[in-house]
Amino acid sequence: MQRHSIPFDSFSILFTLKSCTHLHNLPLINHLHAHLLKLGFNSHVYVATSLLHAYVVASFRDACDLFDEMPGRNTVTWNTMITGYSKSGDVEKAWGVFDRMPLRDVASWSAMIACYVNNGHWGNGLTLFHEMLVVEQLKPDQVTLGSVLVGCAHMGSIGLLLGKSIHGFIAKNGWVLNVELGTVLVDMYAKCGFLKNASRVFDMMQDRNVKSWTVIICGSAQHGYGKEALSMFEMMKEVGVRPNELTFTGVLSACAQAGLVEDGRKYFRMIEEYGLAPTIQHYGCVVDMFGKAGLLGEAYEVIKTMRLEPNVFVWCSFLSACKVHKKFEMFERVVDRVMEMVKPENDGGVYTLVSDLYVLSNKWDDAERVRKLMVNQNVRKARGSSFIRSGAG
DNA sequence: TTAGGGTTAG
Repeated sequence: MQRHSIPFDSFSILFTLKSCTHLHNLPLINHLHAHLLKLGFNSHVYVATSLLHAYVVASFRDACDLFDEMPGRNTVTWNTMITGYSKSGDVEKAWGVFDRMPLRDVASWSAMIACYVNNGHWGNGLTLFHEMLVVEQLKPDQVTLGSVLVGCAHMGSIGLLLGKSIHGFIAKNGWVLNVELGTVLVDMYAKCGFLKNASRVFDMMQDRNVKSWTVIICGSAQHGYGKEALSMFEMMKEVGVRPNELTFTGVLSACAQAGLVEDGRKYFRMIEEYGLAPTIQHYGCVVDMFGKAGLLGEAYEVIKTMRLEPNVFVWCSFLSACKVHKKFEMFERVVDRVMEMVKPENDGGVYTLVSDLYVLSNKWDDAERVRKLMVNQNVRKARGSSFIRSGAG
């Protein structure tokens, strides 16, 4: 790619642009944009692409307008737009950009793979990676492999197989396990159930940030190592890493899993001590923790007083606890409210739970009524999927 | 060697 020197006078503007990009400071970007126009540097592709990137982060609609008006574009410009569409969740438009750009480099492929993976199209991401290697014969770098590993983490045994070979490739080539690559590798092993490998990689990492600690805490909690998850959390604080909302989700699910109610209370209070607001996931974990421990009264108190509207997951935790601990009075106290909020598309097993609870409390008519609702819903779902299969009529 | 592509959620 031909390199052009940057107009000297635009250096300070570019520097300011870079520092305000991550602040999402749109008024300042607009101001710098006007300044660049006045100086006539907007036609310089390097400068214009820097501006485009700032808009992609702060306001994607403005980025699209700028992209349409740009007199010159290069591979970096096109790659920036792939990321823009990716972040706004528009996979098709991102593909459109990838498909029609004149030249693609490793970053273009990485951006498109990341777009698939970060929007839940994991299989497409892995297929594109395969095409990049086999058809294009391109050598991936750390960024590419990072995105591929995110896809692997969600693809079960196939993902694990590819993930392991990527790990082997990284080791064989003597690549440094930087914080991003290390984190996704730990997460991949943890999600695929290989917690020992996850811990081994985590121990090898030279730099760890809050995301690295969070994946190992969540992984430990998920696989039944609640106490270990909590000691990891304490270690994380000791080395001066600040937890975020997701870290607390891992910590609270560890408490729920291991039945550590007193720790759970303490860590729930700690969320606000760190200047964070409890999320619906935090409330869900606490309800689950009290429910599993048989403290249904406390679980109900949390639901009654929580600052957010309880969702279907929160209610499912509560109903499961009612079922396990045979607290049918509690169940009857809440059931009408639960049934009111359940919509067919977010049932999440609520109907089954409610029907079971009616059977267990000898309310056969009610159980039958809910069972009918469930059957009707399944019929609707089946009709919906056959409609899609038949090509929408 | 400058502007772009990467990490955590029940």
